[in-house]
Amino acid sequence: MIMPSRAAMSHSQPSASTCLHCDTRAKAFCRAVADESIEALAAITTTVDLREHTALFYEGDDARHAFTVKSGMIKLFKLLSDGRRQVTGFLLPGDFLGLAFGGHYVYSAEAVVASRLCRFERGRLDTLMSVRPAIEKELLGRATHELAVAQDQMVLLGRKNAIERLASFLVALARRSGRGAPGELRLPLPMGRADIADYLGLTVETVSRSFTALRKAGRIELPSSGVVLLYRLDELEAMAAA
Amino acid sequence: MIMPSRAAMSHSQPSASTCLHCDTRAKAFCRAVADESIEALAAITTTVDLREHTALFYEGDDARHAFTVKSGMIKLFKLLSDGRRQVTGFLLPGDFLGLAFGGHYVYSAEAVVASRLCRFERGRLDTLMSVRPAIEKELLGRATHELAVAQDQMVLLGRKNAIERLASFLVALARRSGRGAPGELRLPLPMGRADIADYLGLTVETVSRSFTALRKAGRIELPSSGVVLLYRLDELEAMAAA
DNA sequence: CGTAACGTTGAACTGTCTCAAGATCCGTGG
DNA sequence: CCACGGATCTTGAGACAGTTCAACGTTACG
Repeated sequence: MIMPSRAAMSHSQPSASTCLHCDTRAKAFCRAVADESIEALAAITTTVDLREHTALFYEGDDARHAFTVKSGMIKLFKLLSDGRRQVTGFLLPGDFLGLAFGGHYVYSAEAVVASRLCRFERGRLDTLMSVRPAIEKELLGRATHELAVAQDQMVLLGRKNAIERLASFLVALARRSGRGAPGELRLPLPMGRADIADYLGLTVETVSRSFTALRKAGRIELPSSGVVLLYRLDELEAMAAA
Repeated sequence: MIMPSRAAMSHSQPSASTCLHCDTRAKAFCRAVADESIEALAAITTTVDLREHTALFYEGDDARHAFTVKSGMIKLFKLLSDGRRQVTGFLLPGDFLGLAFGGHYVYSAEAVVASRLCRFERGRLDTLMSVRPAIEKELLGRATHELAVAQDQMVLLGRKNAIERLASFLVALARRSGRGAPGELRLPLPMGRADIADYLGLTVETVSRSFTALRKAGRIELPSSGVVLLYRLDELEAMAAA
């Protein structure tokens, strides 16, 4: 395994109006802050750029910051001491990360593709939250939603077979990517088979075989690496064993 | 499967000082409310008693209430359409439940043993939270902790073998039950094998075989139903593949 | 004391993993 | 632009952990 470097990361201070015209604000927790007070948020925001396959932080690191994904894709994962890995989530623009317990991150975070994030120092964010409880309410709502998603993933990992897992994964991705098209659907699939396998609790070989099975069943096409076409989302949903 | 009855539930209004002298307050979110204002919480609190194996609510029900466990044990679970079941958690006194999305509960909740809970109407709790942001902060902290626990469970379900799963489960129970005794540890284990199996993503047979394996390895004893003795918690932790 | 639910054990089966070999993709340098 | 080499993905064959099916033991309760 290639250990990603933390150095492949660049920081920068934002311009004064960073948050006001940010195009992911509507999707991020930042929407809890009104235009009038958005400067207070911008004041504690730094931008972080991550190259593909580089780490944002590792499980156990001091949790000094929290983040919002602005562009790209971030994967979260945990490792067992012998190297077994579980990917616990793929984050898209608007998603919040930085879950900590006892001052330490409880998972590692790595860029799947080149990504840009907003970074907030925890102490300052806590201070801002005390002044603006709407932020706290927003974060509670997001944590609640994440908890519901986590429970769906437990069902997947505990009770679904390989094809159901892959179908569930593709359907969930399609939903999050926001297209509501009923017919064909072109989805970016930037993560490798190993990441998908570690997310679904399978091996790369089983993931590959399941892709082939879905392809032979006429539900998907893999025209080129990094892309998947979905046909009949309703049929895929049925295969996901909701 | 026996469908538990919702009727086996009794409600009662609290006396004025319900919350002030409640012995689980220190462990529950209620600790975020100071003595001076605890009456406001007591005013919106109702007590619910549940008999063994009866349901508190089902996934999909209108989420009109949230709850705190006062005594007993509650299990949370989700069902697939064909009956496969995943238990997503066992709740002990002090734990909060009532996770909802879009106005509906996202899981079912049933009493493992006779239990008592505090019930809060959601609208009133939301109102109280607006007045007392400390409650919101407390709930955010709890949700965050639950999220960390959920991720550990994903690692368990996605990457651990049967014995590691059972060892992890027993160690986590021991930690939550609070005894820090290093030697022998007597744990109540009130849930049946089927519940444990559905929590660990296994079958009852595999759970039973894993109990036997741990017993033969000298790490546990099963003196009577509903109880487990743990020997060498450190050894069990090693077997849990943290 | 009888009976039904629950738990354990055994034996055969199967879905997924492991190990191994090709095929394909992609960046690099000639 | 093409040839090379490494990484990634796919496919195959055999192994194995956990499931399924079945029998037996144990516990709890009317």
